[in-house]
Amino acid sequence: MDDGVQDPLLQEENELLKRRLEKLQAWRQKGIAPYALRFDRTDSTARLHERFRDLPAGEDSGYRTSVAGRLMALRRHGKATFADIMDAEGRIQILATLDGLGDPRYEDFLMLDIGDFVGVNGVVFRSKRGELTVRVEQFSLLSKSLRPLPEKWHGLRDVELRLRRRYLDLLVNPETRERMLIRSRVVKELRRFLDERGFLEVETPMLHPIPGGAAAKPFKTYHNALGQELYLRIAPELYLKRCVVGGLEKVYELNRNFRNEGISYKHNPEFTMLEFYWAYADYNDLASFLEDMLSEVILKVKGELVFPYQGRELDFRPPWERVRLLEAVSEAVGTRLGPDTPMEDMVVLAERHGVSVEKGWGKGKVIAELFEKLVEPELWNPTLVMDYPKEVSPLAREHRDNPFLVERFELIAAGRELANAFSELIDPVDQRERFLEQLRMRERGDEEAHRLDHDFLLALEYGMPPTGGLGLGVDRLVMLLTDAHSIREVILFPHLRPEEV
RNA sequence: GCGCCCGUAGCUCAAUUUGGCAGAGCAGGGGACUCUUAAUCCCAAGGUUGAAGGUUCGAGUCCUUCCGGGCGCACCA
Repeated sequence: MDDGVQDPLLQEENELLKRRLEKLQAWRQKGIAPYALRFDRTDSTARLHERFRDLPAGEDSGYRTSVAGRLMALRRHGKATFADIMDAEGRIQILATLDGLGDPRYEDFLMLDIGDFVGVNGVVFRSKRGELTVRVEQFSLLSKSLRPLPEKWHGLRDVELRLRRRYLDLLVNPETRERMLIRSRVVKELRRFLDERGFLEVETPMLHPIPGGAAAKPFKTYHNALGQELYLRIAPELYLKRCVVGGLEKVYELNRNFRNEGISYKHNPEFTMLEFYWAYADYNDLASFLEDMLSEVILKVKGELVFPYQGRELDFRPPWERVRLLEAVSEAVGTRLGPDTPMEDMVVLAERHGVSVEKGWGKGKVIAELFEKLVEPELWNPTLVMDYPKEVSPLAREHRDNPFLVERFELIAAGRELANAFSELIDPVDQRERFLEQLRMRERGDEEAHRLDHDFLLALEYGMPPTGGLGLGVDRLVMLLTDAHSIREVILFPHLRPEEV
């Protein structure tokens, strides 16, 4: 070991690590491979608990099982040792005794550390104290653990450690595991709902030459061979619409979007969106579809539509409340607002409510800002906010009754946006004009204004059927269903700054 | 990006108010113990107090800068 190349693990001072490395060697010296290839299990821990639920205390089942898992606790009593092993579904107690294992093997058993993976064969019984237990007749070390697990009683509390070493968080904090299971079920149920209704899941590019479909700052990257700048997508919208042009009448994509913006309890740089497009439907169809979809998914996942979130009750029972954005904002400011309201009045009103109007903003933008500032945070139970200003919705179709507005709604719950939907703008001439307007906003310095996408316009020019499209923030939905305050709690590996200095 | 708060043993926390020997539980080591389950009992060990600098006879504690995190605001979904 003094020839220059040294195992960095051995360099570490930590006493606990050293001891375990020594044990690793001791296993090898005994001729036991500390990292096994495989193990035949007959049962999971949950299956055993289920099967022997009624076995009385002190009784032997006569059933010989083989289970495997991670050693989570050790209670040594001299010539008998209790231990708990944990698998994906739960834990079970095992009992190793000198009588049962014989002299050298019992000594081996005592060499196990908490954290090691073991496979165990033996008969299932219920202990005098009523704990279902496997009496160890044979065991194998399946994988040696070299580092101590977090504290058995308090678990891992430190938020930074929980996020940086999420595997430990998952191991010792059942709430974390439960959140991730719920997330998985939500995603599965969303897909199932759409699949059952004839929607086709598609995968569109993550690398976009022109980032489009949303107002957001993109991440920039570079393709070496092509010498081309590319952007991580901020939304799949424009590609999904191309699919509809191509005759895929019902499509969806459930995957990541990337936005180069601030990180907060509601924002991660990469987040999961469901977007679907439905030919021949308008935003009214989407609103009832969304009600059906979410109430079914929530019911399947949580078993109820009324549940607590951050100490308050959330009621997702349909029909959800519907308000018109103009009316909600008008009520909030105490003055009837609309396209006829003079801009000067609107500026005064906005400033009075803490919204500073920037150059280039039109009436629609001011109203949208007022909504976000005054109304959105106050909406607790799910509310469909209908009819947004055209100015802030360059991809949505003009409202059938009001040219100042578009046929767009957002679903707001717990004071935040959950979903955004509209009757899609399918008129290529109108779309081109809207893009040009966005371009003028970009030139005035609005970094988040949409960019002109000629290829997308080309697709529209071939003809796109009337279509309704909807985007749903999956992370945010999961936050509500898992009572998570922060988006980081529902993302396995949220973005953190690098640890090393 | 700005403001406030936090960082002590592998983990969970004391000691910071008012500067005066850095302590416990769990985990780990040695010993006792064949139905325990946060096992119990005895013994010993474990620290660059996030990093660097400063004030002071003396700094975990006070000051400055930096790193990381949390919360709030701003931006956004």
